[in-house]
Amino acid sequence: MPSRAIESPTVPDGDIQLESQQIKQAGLKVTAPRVKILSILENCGKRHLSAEDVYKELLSQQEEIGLATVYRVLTQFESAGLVCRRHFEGGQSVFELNSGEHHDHLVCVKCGKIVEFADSIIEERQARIAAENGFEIEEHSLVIYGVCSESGCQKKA
Amino acid sequence: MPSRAIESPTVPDGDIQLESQQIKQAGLKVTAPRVKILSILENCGKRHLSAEDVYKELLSQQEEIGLATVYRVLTQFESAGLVCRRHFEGGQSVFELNSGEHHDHLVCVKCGKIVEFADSIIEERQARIAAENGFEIEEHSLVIYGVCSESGCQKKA
DNA sequence: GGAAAATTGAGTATCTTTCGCATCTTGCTC
DNA sequence: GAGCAAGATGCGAAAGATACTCAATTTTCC
Repeated sequence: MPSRAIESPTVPDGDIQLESQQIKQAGLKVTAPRVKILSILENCGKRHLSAEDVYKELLSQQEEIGLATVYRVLTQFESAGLVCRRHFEGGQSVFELNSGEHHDHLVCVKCGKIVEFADSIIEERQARIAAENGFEIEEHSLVIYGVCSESGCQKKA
Repeated sequence: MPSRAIESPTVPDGDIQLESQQIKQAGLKVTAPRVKILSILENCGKRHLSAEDVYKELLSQQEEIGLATVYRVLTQFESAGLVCRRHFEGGQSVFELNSGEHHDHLVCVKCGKIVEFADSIIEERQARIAAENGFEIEEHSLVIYGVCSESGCQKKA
């Protein structure tokens, strides 16, 4: 069965100790904004957040962290391999914790629901196609846009 | 059909007759900017152009067409099915004439070269994955980023 | 506890794309 | 062809996302 769903890990409550550890291991100084942002990524319940989402969450928690810092920190986390940045259609990028395993996405164009999946057959075909064209793959992005099974989404517009 | 043209003698590329036809069939009024832009998409040599690329090409041809119009026209062409808009990484979207057949892209991260490909196995897997997750596919986007075989690109940075 | 180096916040800048609106064209009619 | 309403254009301004500048603050290391 080459195709399997990847479920979001059920994250435990924020653990400053743990988050500081991860940040340190990533080679970054442990600062309040970084710990806080990582904690939100781990515990807010959603796996895919835009910088704006993170910022709003911070505001709702009375945190005094600027939007510029959110962008900076997310970019640093990306460079450090802690998070992955995705560019779905619709303007802004979304960030998700790096699960370590590559996967692609199914996005509902109605409700925005996101399902992750990995498929070895597709991966293999991609590798072959790249090779046939003399390309050395660096990364790839596969996003399937559609309508999910929610009744509200199925409704014809 | 002696096709003596009454129009001015200064239209270097394209066939105004033909482009006007396409625009009309798309349900749009035939205007100079639209004809000119379609002509550029058809004759400029590159298959993938950003709005900015089109605008620069217009400027180089001494055409007095505003950037806002370029965006508007491209968006209308997209709605009309004449062109497809792609969102590769790196900010701006690129437009290509709608060839009628779906295909995906290989993009060289060094030189920007773009290779199109279609793979029925991948398509089929995507359909299956969407179905397994209760999604009704609307469209999808698969882009493989890598380094092409050009010697300049192969060079390690 | 202190100094050097890194980080932050706030505002500004930039890039891409869209909007508002007065003016000009197109397509259709007579 | 001339007249007209609907639609299109140009330009500047606006918007949305993200990056940069820089002074002030915080972290790390000793």
